[in-house]
Amino acid sequence: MPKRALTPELIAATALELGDRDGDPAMSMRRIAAELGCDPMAIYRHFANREALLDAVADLALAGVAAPGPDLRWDQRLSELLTEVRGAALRHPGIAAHVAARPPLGANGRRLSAAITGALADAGLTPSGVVQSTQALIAYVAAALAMTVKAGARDERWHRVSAVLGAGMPVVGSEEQFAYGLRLMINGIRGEAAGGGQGSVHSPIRE
Amino acid sequence: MPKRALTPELIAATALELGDRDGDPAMSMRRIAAELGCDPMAIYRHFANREALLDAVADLALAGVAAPGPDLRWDQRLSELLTEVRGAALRHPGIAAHVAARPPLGANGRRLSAAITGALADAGLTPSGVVQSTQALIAYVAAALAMTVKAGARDERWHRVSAVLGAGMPVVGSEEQFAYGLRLMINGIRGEAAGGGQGSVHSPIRE
DNA sequence: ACCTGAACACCGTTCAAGT
DNA sequence: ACCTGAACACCGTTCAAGT
Repeated sequence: MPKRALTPELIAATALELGDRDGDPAMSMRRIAAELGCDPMAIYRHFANREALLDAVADLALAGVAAPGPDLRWDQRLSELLTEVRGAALRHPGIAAHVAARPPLGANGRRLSAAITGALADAGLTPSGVVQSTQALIAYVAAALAMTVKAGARDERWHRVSAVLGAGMPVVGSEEQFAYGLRLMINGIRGEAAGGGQGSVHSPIRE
Repeated sequence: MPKRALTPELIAATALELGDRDGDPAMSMRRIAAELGCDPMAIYRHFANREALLDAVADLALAGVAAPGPDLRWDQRLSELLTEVRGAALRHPGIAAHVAARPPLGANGRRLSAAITGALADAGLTPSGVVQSTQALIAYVAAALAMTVKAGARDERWHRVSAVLGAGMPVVGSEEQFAYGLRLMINGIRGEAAGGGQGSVHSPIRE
């Protein structure tokens, strides 16, 4: 097989493939290099360090996620988009934890963040509310994703949480659980947009 | 200095101290052993592996957090408790990321989880809602914590997110940002308890 | 000037050898 | 039976030596 010229794109795609196939410990500089048939140091020509490479791989994992069209209501757009982000990350189990752990600064991350802020602006939040809600939603998706990843594989510890909290309940990390929490956030945002202004931390909508 | 007898408690306390002082890469089996003046393998007498040790250390970091008294309203109890959990974790920067990354299965974690479920039960949620909301809240706190930890140190990448999302806004990982997201969740829970039952994902309280 | 790969300074964990 | 520490199989990254 002819050795293709090394590019950032090829390196990231190879790392993603390797992670999908053999799990995230397979995404070491050495093993990625071996898969590419090059010296480990050759990768450092294209990425400053492992962190930078994983940023690119994490962003690549979100490439397939499309922002929902503007014909949907803001809350539907949000829940569809974030559910798809979660799904896309889970389709790449090797990098999912990294997607959850790092800020969405890549091309796809910025594109999807912009879609979130767009939906929130349509919800009628203040500019400050838009930014803060975006960050809160990203935080929630990241955490739910991290939980799902940990609950998967053979790490049964998160399953024990379900046992501790209550029997017969939706399993930690399930899509059901994700949707529930997302609904809480969106309902909270709706309340914020409708009534509550700045200092409503302890003032309920109705007592 | 006389070498104290090795116990799980002493090992965990030493690891926590080491993490506080020199950051989380200092919490390696080898360096903890060096600090204790023992062979690295001696730790494996008391913990199955590094994961198990970090579980204990993460739980220890939450030892000082007290569950708020029952004289407060459920929503105040929640926001006080979760704010204190975040604060306690941040006081131990070495282990904060691990607190965020693992399920609250230690003694303190279970104690605090129970306090959350107690508050949510008082809010009037269904048993299933209590469990799912608990998990969603834990997810949110974990993620906000992880963001704050990453935003600190010299990882300026999360700060760039603020720049991307909008200028002059509360910084990612700030207490302000944390409180805002927490308010969203609590308001969402209030809505869930008051009106919305099972399938209200797309049915707003008011249109 | 560019690239390679040996070497450095680490890891977590296994396991054989010592007491 | 218990404990020690050498050894295994790795890391990410630096840097000197080669072309």
